[in-house]
Amino acid sequence: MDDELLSPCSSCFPVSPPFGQFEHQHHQFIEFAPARSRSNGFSETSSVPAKSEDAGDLWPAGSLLSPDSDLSELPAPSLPASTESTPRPAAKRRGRKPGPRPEGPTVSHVEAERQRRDKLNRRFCDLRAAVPTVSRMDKASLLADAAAYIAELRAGVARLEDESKQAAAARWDTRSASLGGGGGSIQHFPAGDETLEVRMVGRDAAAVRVTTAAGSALTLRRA
Amino acid sequence: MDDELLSPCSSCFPVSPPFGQFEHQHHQFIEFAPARSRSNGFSETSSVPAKSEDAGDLWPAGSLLSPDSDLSELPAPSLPASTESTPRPAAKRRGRKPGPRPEGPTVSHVEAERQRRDKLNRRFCDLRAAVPTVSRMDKASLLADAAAYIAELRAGVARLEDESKQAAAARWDTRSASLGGGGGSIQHFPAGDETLEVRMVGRDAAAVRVTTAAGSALTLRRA
DNA sequence: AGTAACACGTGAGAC
DNA sequence: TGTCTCACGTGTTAC
Repeated sequence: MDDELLSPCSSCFPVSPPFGQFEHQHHQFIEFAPARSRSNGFSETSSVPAKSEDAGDLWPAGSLLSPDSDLSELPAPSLPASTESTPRPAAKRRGRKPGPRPEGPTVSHVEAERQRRDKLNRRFCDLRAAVPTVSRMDKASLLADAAAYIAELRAGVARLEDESKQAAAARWDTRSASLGGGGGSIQHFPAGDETLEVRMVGRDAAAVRVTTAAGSALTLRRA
Repeated sequence: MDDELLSPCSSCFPVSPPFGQFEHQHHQFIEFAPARSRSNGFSETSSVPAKSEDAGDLWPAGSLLSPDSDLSELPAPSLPASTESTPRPAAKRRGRKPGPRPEGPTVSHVEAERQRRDKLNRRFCDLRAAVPTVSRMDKASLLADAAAYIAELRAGVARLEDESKQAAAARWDTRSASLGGGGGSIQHFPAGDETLEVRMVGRDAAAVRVTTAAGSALTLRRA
């Protein structure tokens, strides 16, 4: 349900249209055809502030996360060449063969390589959607920004969970004088392997901590 | 001071050795020479659990973060070809010229392209060092894992700073609007003219406030 | 003039 | 056997 196989990353990257039957006519149309216009052909990707001072070169990158993009893992949806009707009927090629291999796995190879390139470009697009701040639009800068963003996020997570742990445990730390002031106002209620600690905070508020062997829900009841 | 420009990502990626003067002898030595051995040529990158069930293909990826890797931004450190001593002394090429362009910007182009590839591979290596869990070793999987890891980190940051905000606002400041936030996490237990409010702070701590007309003792019991 | 970035096809290697 | 991934060189386009 969540991963439709249509519109994976439409108009996001070149993704090479089916590309009919001319085999090496030296790609002139198929180049600008996909999205090679190279001039700001994307709508809006995320919160990139459109830093257009130097970012003249950019790849389209328009859509959202493609659904895992693993649908291109299947061998070949439309592989036209398979030892059937040679693409060039003219020139029966009566002389020697064109090379060591007649034309077997060569024409399939370019298609596989094309699919591999498309998959990699989709992954680039996905990563670009995941990184909020991309300095420039080329792939190398995207990789660098992704690595920097990951480092920044990890630092943020470390800082946050550290200060969260400190803030959570600061009420029970005896030497932390900022909270309760005195250290003797904690009341312990040990019950078997569980303990219930209650500390008054202010006049009408109390902090309660229950510690148990296994994780158990904390339910309180007036008595 | 913190970023030396030597040893950027040594033995991390192919990075194509200087590559003397043969221009298109069809790369046979230069291929396995860098690191193309394709069989686990890296030491230890991070905490990858060596999932060797299918990951037979991997790129070296050995070192740590390269210091921004922008040292390869300079035009060309050792560009051997510049209209001086044609690379192939034999075959004086007395006939027609080899093409529309004699040999001007062609030999420089391959070097620029090589540097571009190396820079991109260094960025891949840096990103690979930043992502702790990489399922497989190919580039597409690395990009997917990086995007997934970024999403996971962002979710963790959101959760952490949310509960940090809750823990910080758990002093029951009535006028601070930031306390409510979601507003739904406070549980009220009205009992006549008294109310008991319980808010979870962290995982094993709760803040409790009881409001009553007259001062009454607060006794809690596990249920 | 000239650099930078991209997609393409192709040979090669590892499963 | 075929499939997959990669690096390479080349043509092209936009600054």
